[in-house]
Amino acid sequence: MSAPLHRYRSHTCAGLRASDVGAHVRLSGWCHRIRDHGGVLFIDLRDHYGITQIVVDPDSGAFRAAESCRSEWVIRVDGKVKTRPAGTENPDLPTGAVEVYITELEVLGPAAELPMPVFGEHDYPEETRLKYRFLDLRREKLHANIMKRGAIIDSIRARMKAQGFFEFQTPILTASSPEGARDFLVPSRLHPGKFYALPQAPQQFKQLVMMSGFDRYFQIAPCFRDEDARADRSPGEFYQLDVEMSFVTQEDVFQAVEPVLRGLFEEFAEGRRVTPVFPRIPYAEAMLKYGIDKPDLRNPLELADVTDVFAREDVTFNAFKTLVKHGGIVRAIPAPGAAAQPRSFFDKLNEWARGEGAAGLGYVILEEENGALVGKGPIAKFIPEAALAAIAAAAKVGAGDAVFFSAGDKAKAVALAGKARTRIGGELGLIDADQYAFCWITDFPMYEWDEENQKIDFSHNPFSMPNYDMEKFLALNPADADEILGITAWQYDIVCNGTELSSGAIRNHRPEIMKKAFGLAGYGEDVLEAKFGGMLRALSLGAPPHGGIAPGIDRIVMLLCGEQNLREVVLFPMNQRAEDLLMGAPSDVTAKQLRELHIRLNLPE
RNA sequence: GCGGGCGUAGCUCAGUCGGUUAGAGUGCCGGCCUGUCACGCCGGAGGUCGCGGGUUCGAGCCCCGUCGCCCGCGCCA
Repeated sequence: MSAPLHRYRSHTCAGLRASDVGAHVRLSGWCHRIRDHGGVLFIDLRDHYGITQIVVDPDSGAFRAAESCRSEWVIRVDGKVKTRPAGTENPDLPTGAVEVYITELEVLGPAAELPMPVFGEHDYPEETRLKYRFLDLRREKLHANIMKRGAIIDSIRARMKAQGFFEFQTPILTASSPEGARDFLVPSRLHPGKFYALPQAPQQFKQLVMMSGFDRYFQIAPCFRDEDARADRSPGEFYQLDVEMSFVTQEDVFQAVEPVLRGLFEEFAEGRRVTPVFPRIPYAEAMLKYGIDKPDLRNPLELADVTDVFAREDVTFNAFKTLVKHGGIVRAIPAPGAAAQPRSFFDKLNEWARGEGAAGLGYVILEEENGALVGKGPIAKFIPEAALAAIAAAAKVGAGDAVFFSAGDKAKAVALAGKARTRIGGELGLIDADQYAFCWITDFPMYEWDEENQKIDFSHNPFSMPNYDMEKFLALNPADADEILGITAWQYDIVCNGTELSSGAIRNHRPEIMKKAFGLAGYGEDVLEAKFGGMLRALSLGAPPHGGIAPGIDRIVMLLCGEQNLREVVLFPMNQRAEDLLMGAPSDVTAKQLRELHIRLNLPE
């Protein structure tokens, strides 16, 4: 006689094979699907690992119990493994060669009528899915995504450690910081009227780790930002692979991080191609060629500036000429092969551009007539042959192609051109979905013009080191606005398939340069001292040159799972309005709790 | 805060030009069925058409307002 069975199971629901035939086994799991034929009844029993078919017939003592089972009841069964009758094997199941004839059935956890079935692939409303997240998580795809997430994080940890990085934990309750996103605040009981903030990122802490003499830091770090959600931006909280290194140049950071991401993506890409060497594209070039600082390089189209062409004497298209005369620009978007497209193709794009707030999207269709390149379309008559040739050369198009134009003030025309590039590439089927196309975007501007406050401000991270001669930097006067706005920083992004995966920088580790950098953005030393006193002290007492980066874990998992929404790769996500429908957060608290925190509510009417 | 889409049975949806008792599939309940794996067949229950107001002889449908969810803009060093 064999040893007594475990209270709940001898095998998982994925464990049984033909070699187990004859064994007496015990399984526990959920009733995935029940098929009652009156005389014989089948239950697909499911657990985390898989599905096993349970069979019961009227001769079995378990028959009556099995008849009463319903979807998603949790049961334990005892029975004997048998080979399935010839012709009834299920090749779709790893356990499909066998089935378990049960003699006993115990209901461990009955289930009421389900608001959402677990069986099947159907889509259900977000609200239902979030409120009953535990049901959704039992379903195959979400369950697999979450497991994949875990495997990805394991792989990241292993890869980082293999590169000599150490994992650290930094505080969750910290100080509010003046710049950046809105903070989540936590009231202090011991200090009436004062607040902790949840970290938007462990930015200052990881720099302090470097100044504390540790050399290579990483952390799977929770980050908290009280900003509104997007499909690819969770409300409230998300995770970053936070990285920082000492005694490094930008090149060293690239050499450390690029292999980790490439290896990670190759491991989980399931056959899709991964960029072998990430191209490096300066910000200014990205804006010119792609109209955006996070280009999707799966799209082969490249924009071109044709402002000069429309300024020419022989070009008489006054709509554009007027814009150019007033400082506007014109960008060309090539549309290879589009001459063969029906009129509706061009009308639809024009319509779309109007929806984007533009006046429209001009275009010229290029054809060959008697060996010469001629333009067709509404505005072609304003563009003589020589000018057309200049446009064709710039946009790298020829007969059989078309070229679209985005015109207007620089920022808007560039942005529209970038969106049009994405749209046209998609419409023409030019985007190869079977790859992960990475690039580095480098040389971001250090400062930008703040229209709202009519002043110079940091365009990204105020802790980045300017890429500029330091003597000259220290000598800059805030009045040198043009010069200052032209300064780039040692600041870089990693972009994959048009998604910004991470942002990083070589840090400003020199207090006098830090003071100057803040001064140029209009912040006095008193502000710097008050808000970043700890940092400043550390910088003043022997700070190593250092830099790092912070790829977004959720977005990486999203890309690797092929999902369009972060909620598909997060265990317990919040909805668009930052509510947790399962746990009921945010919630009211008691008057006693508020009293202890010295807080009186002042609610909007 | 703003714009768009959606809201009809537990769930997914249909519902014509404003016209009789608001339908289908699925799930649920009951019956039948000994080889299914989306089992099949028969029957049944199940509805504040998101909510409020208006127009009309008559509103799921038209108008106004409002609420909720999603997507986007703003925001996101």
